[in-house]
Amino acid sequence: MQNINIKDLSEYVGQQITLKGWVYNKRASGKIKFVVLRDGTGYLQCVYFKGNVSPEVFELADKLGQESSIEVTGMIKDEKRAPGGFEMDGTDLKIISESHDYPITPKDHGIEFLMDNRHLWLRSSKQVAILRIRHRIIKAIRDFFDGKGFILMDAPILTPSAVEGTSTLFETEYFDLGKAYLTQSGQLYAEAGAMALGKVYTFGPTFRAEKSKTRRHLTEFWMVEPEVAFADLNDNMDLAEEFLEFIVQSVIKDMADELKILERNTELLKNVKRPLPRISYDEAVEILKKNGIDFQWGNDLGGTDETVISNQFDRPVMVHRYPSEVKAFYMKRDPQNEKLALAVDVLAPEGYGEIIGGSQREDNLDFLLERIKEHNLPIEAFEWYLDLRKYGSVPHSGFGLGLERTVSWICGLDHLREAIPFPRLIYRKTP
RNA sequence: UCCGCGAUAGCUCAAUGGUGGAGCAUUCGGCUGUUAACCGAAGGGUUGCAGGUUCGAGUCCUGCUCGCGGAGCCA
Repeated sequence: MQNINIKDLSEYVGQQITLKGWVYNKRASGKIKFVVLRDGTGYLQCVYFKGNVSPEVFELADKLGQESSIEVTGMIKDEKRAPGGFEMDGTDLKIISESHDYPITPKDHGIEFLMDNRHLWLRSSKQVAILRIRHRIIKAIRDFFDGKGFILMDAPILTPSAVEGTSTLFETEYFDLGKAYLTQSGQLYAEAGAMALGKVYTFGPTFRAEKSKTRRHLTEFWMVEPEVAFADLNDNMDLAEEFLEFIVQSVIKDMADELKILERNTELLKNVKRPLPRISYDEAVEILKKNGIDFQWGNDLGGTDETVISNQFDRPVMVHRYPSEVKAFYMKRDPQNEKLALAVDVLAPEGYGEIIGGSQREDNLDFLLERIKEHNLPIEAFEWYLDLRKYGSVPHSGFGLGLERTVSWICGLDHLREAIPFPRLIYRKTP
């Protein structure tokens, strides 16, 4: 039998139907009982009048603990007072499995308790809304690239060495071959893919063992990384802004109910349309100085710096051409100014920080060799990567978008830990 | 790693160095329209761990553990 979902109830008004789900909440008032059912797609209040149902069913409605799994039968009717617009006039009720003393009650809870019970917290309305939006964002990402002829190419998660040589990575023993590391980026592999297929993207988990302890960091997070052959920095920025517009507008169009549950101000999201402002690092430094920040040219932008800059704009802002010293070895230098890298970061509004980091890649073999030496990276580990410049090198560009930061921004969350089902944080690896 | 804050009932929090309480949850009773329902009653405690000061420590001191907020690092 086909199960009916609460989100499709408009098709069943006036009909007697059966729904399956869990008890979200329950209220009783003598001869009338209210059971709120949730099924992952929505919420429905089922009303049981004493005269309308058997004494057994009426008794049963009283015994239901929060999160008991149940099957309800009754007539669906329009009800203006109900949040979803519908209500069920209950005639029958079956318990599938009982639940008693469910830990997460409808009252306030602390974050430690909620994180310890993350496997149950996921059932709460806001968490369900976030997970549904996360799914929609992932779908938008795949639709966008697939629609443009990109090929999804998975990069390895176990890697022989650090990609950028800077971050601290998780390390593990790899049989008799020494150490292996959990990847911090699929990018170098995506570059090999771009030389094979033209346009590719990788989409998978990445890992950082940095002891970062802020609301903007996870040790395990998901990143999507497009890489395009025969594309320069401007092409890269064109792609990034079209990409962001597509994601945000898709979510606004399809996830209005979820955004409402999260009390997200969608006016700010509606602004996310092309063209996005593009400023150089030099211009960004000017903005900082105008706002009274003592900023030294050559430094990377810190969290508060990013917020000050993004506050100048009503939509995400692209900051390009950073000092090459603060950027990765593989980024191409600006032919106009050797001190600059052809890099671009996209800063999200409202203080959500960097959601995209990308660049045009160094395609010249000799220059790349120099960079590897300057960064004291082990040349052996990059032999295969250098081959990409040896055999038919072409200008190419790409970027990485942090999924959880994007989810966090679009949902208006105050911490990244709610943007992923089971977050991995410096002091937490359970549940 | 650094700076700051915290740990008391299942949960969220009170308690001047002097008999550890409330709300919610749970159980029982009441109520025919509740929206975190409401009203009444009951049960529920090794005050994070280990020391110390004191006639007396949830409260003061030291160390540890766990967590939270922020910085740095980064997406």
